[in-house]
Amino acid sequence: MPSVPSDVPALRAALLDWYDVHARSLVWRTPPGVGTRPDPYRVWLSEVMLQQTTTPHATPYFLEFTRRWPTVGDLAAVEDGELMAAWAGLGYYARARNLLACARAVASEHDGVFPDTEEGLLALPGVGAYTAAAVAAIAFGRAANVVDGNVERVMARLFAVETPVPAARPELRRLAGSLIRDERPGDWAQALMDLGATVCRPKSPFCGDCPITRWCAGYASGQPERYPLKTKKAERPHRHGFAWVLRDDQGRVGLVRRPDKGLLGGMLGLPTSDWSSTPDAAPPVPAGWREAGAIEHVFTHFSLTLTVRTATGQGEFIWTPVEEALAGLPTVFRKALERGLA
DNA sequence: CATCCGTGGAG
DNA sequence: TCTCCAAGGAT
Repeated sequence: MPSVPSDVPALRAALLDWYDVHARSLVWRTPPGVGTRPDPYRVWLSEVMLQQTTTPHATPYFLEFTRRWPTVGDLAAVEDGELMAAWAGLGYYARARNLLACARAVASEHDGVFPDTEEGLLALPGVGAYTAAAVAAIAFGRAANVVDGNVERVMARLFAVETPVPAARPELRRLAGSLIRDERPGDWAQALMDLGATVCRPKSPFCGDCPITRWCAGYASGQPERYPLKTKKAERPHRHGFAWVLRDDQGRVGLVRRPDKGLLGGMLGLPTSDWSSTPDAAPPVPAGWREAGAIEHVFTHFSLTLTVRTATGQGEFIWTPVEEALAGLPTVFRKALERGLA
């Protein structure tokens, strides 16, 4: 069982000093050390967008969202379909539904003011342990234990944890908690995450640039990149199905609203067959359907071949201008629609 | 604790 | 081409 170094204050000072110089400049961030705290709305929005999402991918969405909806009250007033279309392409669409539910809860049940405690934040839709701690620390200066994938990796290396993830998660959380102090909680959390993102990277870490190697058991072992150990993950199955691109004579395409639960929940989509290896499937309406090729797409837990068929016709669909559809569809349907138009 | 839930970039 | 995986949450 790894033990915490006796001079935690020196370790903390070394990392915070490093952060003062090397903090990444991100659009939702305020500079380190400054007394002024960032707007909780912007912190929350950025944290939700960054869940399992890279900084470059989330950045343009954050800029667009804050431009269109500068306050949580503005966001709460948005219509569901408009919000889902704005989120299109960012993935994990349950986040968008929860984002709206959360904004509406804050607006109606908290007078438009975010709760300033972890407990209060945790009760909000789409806010889990990580996001609650991050908002509490960064926006409200609470000494919360902010543990994301970066922090887990840094702790696994710092303490040379031999237990593989996910089993090691409770221990990694405990180790991270042992380094928490009342001083600069938001900067501490972001310093750990910046270190993990830019220096203590998953592959080929830059230990030569790291401010805390003198305390790092992984560095001392000579193989820091070995941590965190991982259990092998199951392989991804392959599925295939059909997507139908039905157009009218006004440049519109027939779409459907997907159910809130499940894959791509709440998003607009093309009419499709089910995706369980159907040899063939009946189209949504009779028409002169033509083959338009196929597209490949990879989801988190399966890959998909979607055969595209096109026709002109009518029916009970959400008829949407093609340009609007291309902008508001999840990527798999955008690719299928582009195939159908080609 | 396991599974489900997207996407795109890096190596 | 292929594997990994990024500021996770809900069930």
